[in-house]
Amino acid sequence: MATRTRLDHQTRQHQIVEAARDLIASGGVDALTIRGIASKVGVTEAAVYRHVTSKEEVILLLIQEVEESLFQAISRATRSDRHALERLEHILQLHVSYLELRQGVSFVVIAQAAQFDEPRVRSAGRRLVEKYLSLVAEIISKGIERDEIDKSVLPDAAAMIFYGMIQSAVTRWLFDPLTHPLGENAVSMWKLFRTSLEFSDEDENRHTSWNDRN
Amino acid sequence: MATRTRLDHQTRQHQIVEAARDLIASGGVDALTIRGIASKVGVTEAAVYRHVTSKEEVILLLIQEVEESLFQAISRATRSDRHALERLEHILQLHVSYLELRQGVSFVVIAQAAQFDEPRVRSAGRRLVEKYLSLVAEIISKGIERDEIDKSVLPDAAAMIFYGMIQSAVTRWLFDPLTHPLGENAVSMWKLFRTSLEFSDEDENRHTSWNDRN
DNA sequence: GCTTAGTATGTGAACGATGACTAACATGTA
DNA sequence: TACATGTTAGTCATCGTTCACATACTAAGC
Repeated sequence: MATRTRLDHQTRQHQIVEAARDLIASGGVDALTIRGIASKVGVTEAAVYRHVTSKEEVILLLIQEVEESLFQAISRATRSDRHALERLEHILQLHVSYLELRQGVSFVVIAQAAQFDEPRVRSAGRRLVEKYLSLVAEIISKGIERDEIDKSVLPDAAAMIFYGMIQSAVTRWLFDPLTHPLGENAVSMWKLFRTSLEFSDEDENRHTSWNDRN
Repeated sequence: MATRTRLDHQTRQHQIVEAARDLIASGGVDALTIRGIASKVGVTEAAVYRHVTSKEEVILLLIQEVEESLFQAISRATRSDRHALERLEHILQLHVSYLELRQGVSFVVIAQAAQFDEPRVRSAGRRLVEKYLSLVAEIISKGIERDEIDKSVLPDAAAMIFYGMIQSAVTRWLFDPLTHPLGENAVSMWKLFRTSLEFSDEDENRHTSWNDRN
């Protein structure tokens, strides 16, 4: 029936994206080739083009897949009604597990998209990052409303620090996974960073140094 | 005389590395080719190989150049005898200026080195990151000794957050420089992060949440 | 129910472009 | 003479992509 061939097509395309992910995971972005995809899927290069129009589309589909699976992975933490700080901590844990499972492909893909010429690839990567930051910032905003987070905290800035913690942990981890375990570094950063989100007794001596000199 | 040709050689090699940097800045890592370097320097591809043994060496020289120029750029901040928090703030400012001047090439190069097969390129990138983190961590350690920074702060974790702030700011900035100015985002993150380095009146309710659940 | 046309999917063999790199040869300067 | 530096003209591999052709399964007409 028509639906079956349709499903087969979807399946093949998914296999292609999966192969693309594996290639990047094991050999970096340079290893992402149509030839490599074809051989990993077990078909000819020409067959790959039956399910995909170009290499660019593979990259776009990969970014899309990364977006879906990442937000799927951390969704358990966002839905909860718990304290904002615990939700952030939970997101961090889930994100770390996701990165370990997928060998940091999301980081690599985003870094690559940021230097692409092609506008569609660029904006797909940009939207992924912005969506993640919005999610984190939203949790922080809610936390401020509920008096769970200090109200002097700027949600957007805090979200960027949160995302940056993951980036620096992944960078080190990609260079040397054994010496720099993703989870442990993320945990120790979080322990420190959460102190700046918690309430402080004296709130006024905070915005002093940088502004005075500019 | 011999010294002159020697100097010419050094100059050419430097021009090559400079061209490599420009190519990456304007077109990403994919734009780094021997052909591109040759045409930018104004010689033939074969001439490039008179001053460089391989493309790999170009990348190694580029990482080396990034390392030297980056630490040169922030050296003014590290030498000072000022308060540790001011030194960190100063490093951030200088690093941001450096990134803007060089169009984020250092970020791109490090991200690329992290996914390379070649062990020499990998370890060159790794050493650059580790050296930077050590420098920041060292300032924090000294700050703790001088009672300028809360003694419960782990210098290594704090250094990673510091580096992560720059990474997240650069990522956004590469995607859309106009909407996400590097300096402004860095400043607002710093304002927030420095509160977790400063002294807090109550020190004991800090290590509670994460440990309890593992 | 059997033929027949069509569509989805695959293959083999190429295409041109571009990549890194090299050998043979030229030139100026110490 | 010898070396540093450059050019011309290539080699060879690999890239993304396409074309002509094959196969199998589905849907429609008799």
